[in-house]
Amino acid sequence: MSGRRDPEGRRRAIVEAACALIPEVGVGGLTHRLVAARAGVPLGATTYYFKTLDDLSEAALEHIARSSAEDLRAWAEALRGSADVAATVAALTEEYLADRPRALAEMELYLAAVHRPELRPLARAWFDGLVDVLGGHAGPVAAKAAAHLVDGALLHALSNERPLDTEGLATALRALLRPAA
Amino acid sequence: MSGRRDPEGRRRAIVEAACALIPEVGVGGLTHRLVAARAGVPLGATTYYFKTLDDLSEAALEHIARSSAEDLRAWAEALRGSADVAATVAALTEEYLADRPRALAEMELYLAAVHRPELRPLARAWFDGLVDVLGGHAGPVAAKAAAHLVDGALLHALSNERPLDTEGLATALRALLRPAA
DNA sequence: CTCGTACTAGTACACACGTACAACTCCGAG
DNA sequence: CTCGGAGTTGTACGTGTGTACTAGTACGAG
Repeated sequence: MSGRRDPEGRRRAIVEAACALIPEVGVGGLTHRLVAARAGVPLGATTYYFKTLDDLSEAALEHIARSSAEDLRAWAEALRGSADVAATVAALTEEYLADRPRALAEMELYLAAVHRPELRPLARAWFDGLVDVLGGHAGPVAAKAAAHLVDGALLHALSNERPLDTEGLATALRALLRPAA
Repeated sequence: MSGRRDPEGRRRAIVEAACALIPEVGVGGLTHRLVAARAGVPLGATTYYFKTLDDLSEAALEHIARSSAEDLRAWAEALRGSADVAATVAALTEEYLADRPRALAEMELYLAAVHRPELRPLARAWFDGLVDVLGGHAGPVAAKAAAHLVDGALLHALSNERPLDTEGLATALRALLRPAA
């Protein structure tokens, strides 16, 4: 696989450790030492690959945002062949929530973006992508509203550590996506 | 007003300083020294009134949650005499967002509750109250969905520092609250 | 008046932090 | 082979942290 020397692998290991840590301790709770320990590298390694702690957290959040946005490809495909768009979106949301840490990290990203404008594009990636996907099956206003609804449902499911009410979400999405207006 | 001694006033000043600080630095960024400086009291005062930093942040978050929940009384009243419930809720949401720091603090509360279960009742106060208020004008499923929608819209408005799309929100709420289904 | 208790205020301590850095090791270009 | 730069590692430094603690102050009960 890799000899003792493997800069790229090391960088990735550090980023992945940070990604795993963010849902546990929050973006603000991230620490060079914490990440280094989790990644199994000495302290010096994290400061070598990332000049500053903000750089490190940004790299991790970018990784997370990319991962979430990539999921949306599967959403688009599932919706293409779906008879009941609302039910499918609800089911996909439930699936998305199954990877709780990543969903949590996405929420952390939203809040981190409030005080770090450079993170806003990352924070918008998931939402904009979702609106895009939904836009194929509803008007722009309904798509945006549906995305808000999904994120609101996710937020509360995460915050209360409760399973998603998939049926209720589907019902609501059906109402939102109804062509009438 | 108050002589040099005023324990209750001091406690309140500390809590209010913490409330003002949370939207700025986040719950995790709160510090005894930061709060003390903002409140204009010596460091010893914050540790005297709150045995631990978590106690302090919890008191602040409780204050915020109470303040938000109290707003809902006005929501209920405004809705009682409203012909267009959806538009009224959208307008009230916009109003709520006008106090950006408090809305932000509420979101901080949501995320803080993830890792501090003792905060969950506080985090649920706003949401449950909102569902309650909306429940007077729609079925329970629609009310919950509408509350999710409102919170999702708030989250993104806060995260992107953008004004609320009040009209779009009203349209979506109208679709959600339609009695059909 | 007087005395104990609630409160005040400043300081101290041990610790974790971000970052800087110097010494060391490896490896590929010449 | 040699040598320079990239990668590695442990340590050091200054700062800020939560919390504990001591000494002092005001004030209401007796």
